[in-house]
Amino acid sequence: MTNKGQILRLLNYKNLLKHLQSLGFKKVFSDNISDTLEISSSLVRKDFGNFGITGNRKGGYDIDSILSKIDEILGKDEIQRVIIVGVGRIGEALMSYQGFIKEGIQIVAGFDIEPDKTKTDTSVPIYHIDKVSDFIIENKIKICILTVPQMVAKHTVDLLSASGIGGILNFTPIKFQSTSELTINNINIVHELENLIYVVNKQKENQSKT
Amino acid sequence: MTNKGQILRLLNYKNLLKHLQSLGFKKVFSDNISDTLEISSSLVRKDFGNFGITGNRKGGYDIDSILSKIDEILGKDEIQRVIIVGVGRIGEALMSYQGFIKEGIQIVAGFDIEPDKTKTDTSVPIYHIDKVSDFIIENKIKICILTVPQMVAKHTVDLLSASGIGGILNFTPIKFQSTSELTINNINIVHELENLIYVVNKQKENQSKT
DNA sequence: ACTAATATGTGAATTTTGTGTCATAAACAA
DNA sequence: TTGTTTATGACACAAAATTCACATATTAGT
Repeated sequence: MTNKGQILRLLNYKNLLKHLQSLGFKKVFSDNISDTLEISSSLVRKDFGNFGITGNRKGGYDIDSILSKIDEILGKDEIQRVIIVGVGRIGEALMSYQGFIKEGIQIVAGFDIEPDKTKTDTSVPIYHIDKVSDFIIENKIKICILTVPQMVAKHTVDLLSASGIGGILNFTPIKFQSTSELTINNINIVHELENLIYVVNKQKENQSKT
Repeated sequence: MTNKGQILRLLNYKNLLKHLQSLGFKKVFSDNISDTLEISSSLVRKDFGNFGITGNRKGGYDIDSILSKIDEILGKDEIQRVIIVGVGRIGEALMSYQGFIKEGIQIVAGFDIEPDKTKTDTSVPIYHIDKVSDFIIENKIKICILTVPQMVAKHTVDLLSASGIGGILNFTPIKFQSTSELTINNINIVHELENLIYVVNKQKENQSKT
């Protein structure tokens, strides 16, 4: 019933609705949303229907109630504690990224193999990778951001998996498969860029044909 | 004919094939690829077919020729010059990211509004944002990575668009739509993480139901 | 040379995802 | 109250993406 892109769309709805809310709007129509996101209004209504979000015929949808419903769907009642494994440049950048906290996501610790990177006097402590397994178990961590070098990626995933983690957001270039126990979502920045380059070059070719 | 995920799959094929090549393999069968990537072998064959990659019945595909064909498809004959706009933590991390160069992508400059961030004595120079428009035009830059703060995202996209850039890889939380002139691919890290959290929590629920 | 084995290539079938259509409920006006 | 408008919600339809199924080419063994 709920398909792949639906949650990502729901998050887009949320962003837009929060914006409209901040502008003082109280209600919204499916085609207000569909127009700005460039999808069909029936898809918006279908998504809402699938998640049990209802509106009033002629009256549209109440922004406040959609937003609280979305938060409920996403389980925003409790703060999600996330760890970052691999405190290189990208790991470091994500560790201090301000965008997480207002979505109820808290980076609670970083882990790295370099002993001189470990420090516990900062707002987010960085521990040695040896301690990650105990930390996950003791703190019941379910989600991890993986930003280690490619060389140690597989080994690290195995370690995290053995520690019983539930989900990994993987920024390494190695593509990992999910299992029933462990969901791994891969973000390959180089591939995203290569894909963009392909599309842009293709587009240019087609334009010059005209 | 060529569909949305196809190029990203092609890049996955490339990674896998390079790995197999490094292990000394000369040829590969569609189900070798499909097994490791957990897709169907017919999809692999169909992708290959769509891109004009042919194999030998019974004999499989020749790894060397697939790889050179893929590079040809991706236009890897020339180095792609890319700029980064917004040298905050993420921009900085991407600027020194080692993964780009071996895929023929070169980060040629960074741009930021902070005057004390500008420096030209480094391997990749950082200029003031005022100079981005001229730089794009003079150097015929087609692709940009956008890592500015949310507040100035829209304004910056307008600026880049007016300078005639062809593609933006957008890391800001604002979702932008592509036009026929300008392709914008959005990577929303917070959304990716929220999506993962949703899936993992859902999974846990379903497991406890059993 | 003949036969058996096997992996490709491709059209058909299926699944997945998104859109159009329209009856109906709600709101408003007269 | 009655009529008119209008946006939802449900479902049929369409499009896109993926898998199935199998004829065909190619190789290897006897």
